[in-house]
Amino acid sequence: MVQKKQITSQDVALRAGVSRTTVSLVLNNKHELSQISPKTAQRVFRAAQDLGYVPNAAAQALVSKKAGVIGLVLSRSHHQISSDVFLTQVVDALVLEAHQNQMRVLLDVLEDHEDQNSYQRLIQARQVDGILFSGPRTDDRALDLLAKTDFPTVLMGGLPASPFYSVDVDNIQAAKMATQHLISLGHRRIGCITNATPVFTAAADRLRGYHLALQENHLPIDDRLVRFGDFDPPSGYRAMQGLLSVQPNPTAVFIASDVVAFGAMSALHDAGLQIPADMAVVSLDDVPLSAFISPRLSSVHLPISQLAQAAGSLLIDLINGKRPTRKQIILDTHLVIRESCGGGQGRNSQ
Amino acid sequence: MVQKKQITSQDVALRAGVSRTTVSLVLNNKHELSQISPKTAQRVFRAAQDLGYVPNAAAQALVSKKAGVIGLVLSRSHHQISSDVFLTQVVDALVLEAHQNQMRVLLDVLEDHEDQNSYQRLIQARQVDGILFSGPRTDDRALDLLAKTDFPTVLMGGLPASPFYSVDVDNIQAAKMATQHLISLGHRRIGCITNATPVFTAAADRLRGYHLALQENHLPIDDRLVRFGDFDPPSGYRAMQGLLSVQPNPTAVFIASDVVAFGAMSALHDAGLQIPADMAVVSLDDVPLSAFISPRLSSVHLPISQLAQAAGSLLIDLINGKRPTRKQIILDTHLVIRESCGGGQGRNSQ
DNA sequence: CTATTCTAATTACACGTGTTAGTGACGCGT
DNA sequence: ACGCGTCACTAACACGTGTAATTAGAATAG
Repeated sequence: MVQKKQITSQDVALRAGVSRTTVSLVLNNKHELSQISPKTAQRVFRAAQDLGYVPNAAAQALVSKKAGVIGLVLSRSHHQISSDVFLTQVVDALVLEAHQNQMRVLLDVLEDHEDQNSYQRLIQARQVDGILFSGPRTDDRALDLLAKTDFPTVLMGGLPASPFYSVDVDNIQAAKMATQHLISLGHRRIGCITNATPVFTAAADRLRGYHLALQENHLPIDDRLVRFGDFDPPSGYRAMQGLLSVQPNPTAVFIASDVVAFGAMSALHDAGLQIPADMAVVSLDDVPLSAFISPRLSSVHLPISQLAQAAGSLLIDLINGKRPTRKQIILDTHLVIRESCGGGQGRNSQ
Repeated sequence: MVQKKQITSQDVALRAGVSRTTVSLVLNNKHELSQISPKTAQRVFRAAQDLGYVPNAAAQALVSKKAGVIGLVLSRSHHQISSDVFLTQVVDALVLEAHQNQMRVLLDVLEDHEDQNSYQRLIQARQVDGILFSGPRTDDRALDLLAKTDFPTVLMGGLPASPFYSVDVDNIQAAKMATQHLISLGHRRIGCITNATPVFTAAADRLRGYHLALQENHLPIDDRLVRFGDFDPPSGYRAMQGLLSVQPNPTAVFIASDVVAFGAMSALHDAGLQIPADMAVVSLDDVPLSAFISPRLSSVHLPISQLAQAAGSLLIDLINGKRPTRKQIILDTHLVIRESCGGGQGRNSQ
């Protein structure tokens, strides 16, 4: 652990034959506003270059009160996070956005059992300048406290009537669109498997969208045809088994998440049922893999990269003191029709 | 942006009626070694509690020369990262390990085009105490420089003959195991689709394992039966199309990555071929989803969570100044037999 | 009664940076 | 000669914390 001696701005100053202040001014490009001769500036640049000087992050953060770091907080349980197919895209988009503003991304996971002040620590220790909160739960008490401090915060996956800035899709509309597609194909008895328990806003909204589509088409609502998934394929498998135990079977099903749908499709396969002949399936999320399973999954596309990018951009604006008027950003979704609901030529079931 | 006034240790000291030093000693549990009366300690604890005091991270980092942060650096291109199914599990395991040592995780992505000193900045700015490097490439020059500074570094996915600590599986052995399975099922003409170009160590090793298995069984090596994938399903789709253009077709194929295999299986499906009847498929990685597609994918299981946990633990040891004797940790893999290679009862192809 | 040890704190410095206020030096008009 | 402004830079403080060195007081020993 023979750490190389840290190179300070003092070293650079010495080598350039100027004071430390001058070094700071030049390196932060304040030398044009201030009056520093081009010659001196060049000397400083050279010296810094030669010594490979990199300013100490902690010292900078301490004095400037900016950590230069944005926090990505995932509010998820263990099994939930490991089946999150979107994380990579979120991370990718966010890091890109951060880099463009000379910032870094700090990642934190909020387990169920862990105490809630985990991310409050992050904030109060001034370790991050802002927080991007993914997958907030309605029962998160700590968020209420956070709301009062007006710390730069953006939610991905909105919370209803919350005072936060948020970025999301219209989950109700998206679910309605998917269900409507099944109806227009002639299906009358349509099941639903949620992506999670309704504690999660997105899950409740998607279920609501399913209900609305049925109502608008004057179809009866049968609670036995609604099953609750839990983020991962196994939960979808079980939910579909439950659905198949209801007689008569539905002829189609809306599954509120691709990953859950994978499990459900596996259950259909094991039961010897054909998709879409025996059961049409439409889903929501449109994960990259969905185009590569058989049958190819029809799904409502969620623009996850754009969501993450918008969220990151919004958060950085907040950090820089801007106050965008629009508190909520809602991005569009669209249905991607593939094979799992039957041909576009229209199929008259029943 | 009316930021609440930062609560400093001075405030706590004032409220407890002691000096700032005493506060520091008590809160860092040095008050038993030092001589602080239990009464005073209690007063300090109370005061800190009441004020909701959280020490400033930057100040602590500055003086203690420990950032309390470990860096997870992903060396990947854009399209590669967004099809990385393992990231979630790595993140999950790493964050857990970090939390247990009161540390945080900072995430950085190294794009191809970006300049290499991106993570050198991280180090020299003392923003992280150690680095976990995932997916290092043999042509990364910056790593060579890093090797000389003996900065706490751990590689996930080893680099051959590198001076770094590393955590990995035996890719050669794993690929051999998968291929051997096909051979023992009676297959003689076996194709291979790699997970990536051989610039990546893991890809080269897996290809080598495939070759070794053929050699040991005195099977001929046909270069036309080897195709190169590129991390994502589309590349697998194309590779499989290429493979199917070779006459006679192979009766089985070893695909060096599940995600690539998904694309390849889709190509088989589109070509009207049955798995495993017309083509047996075995893969490597055993992503969680593999058990839920049809046919269920037989795959060599990669213990990714354990890898990440071991890597994190090793890195933290390094940060704490320990020098483990064993430079490389190799974890075991095992073949998970499902449906994609045909029944375990043995199938005599040809 | 004084010298020594022990207790329970505190004073003062260091960490590396950004920034405000200030300081000579110099030209220039009157 | 003198005031005035501009130029080019620097001295000094602030940020909030950890810790080595130090002190004041009390207890104990000789």
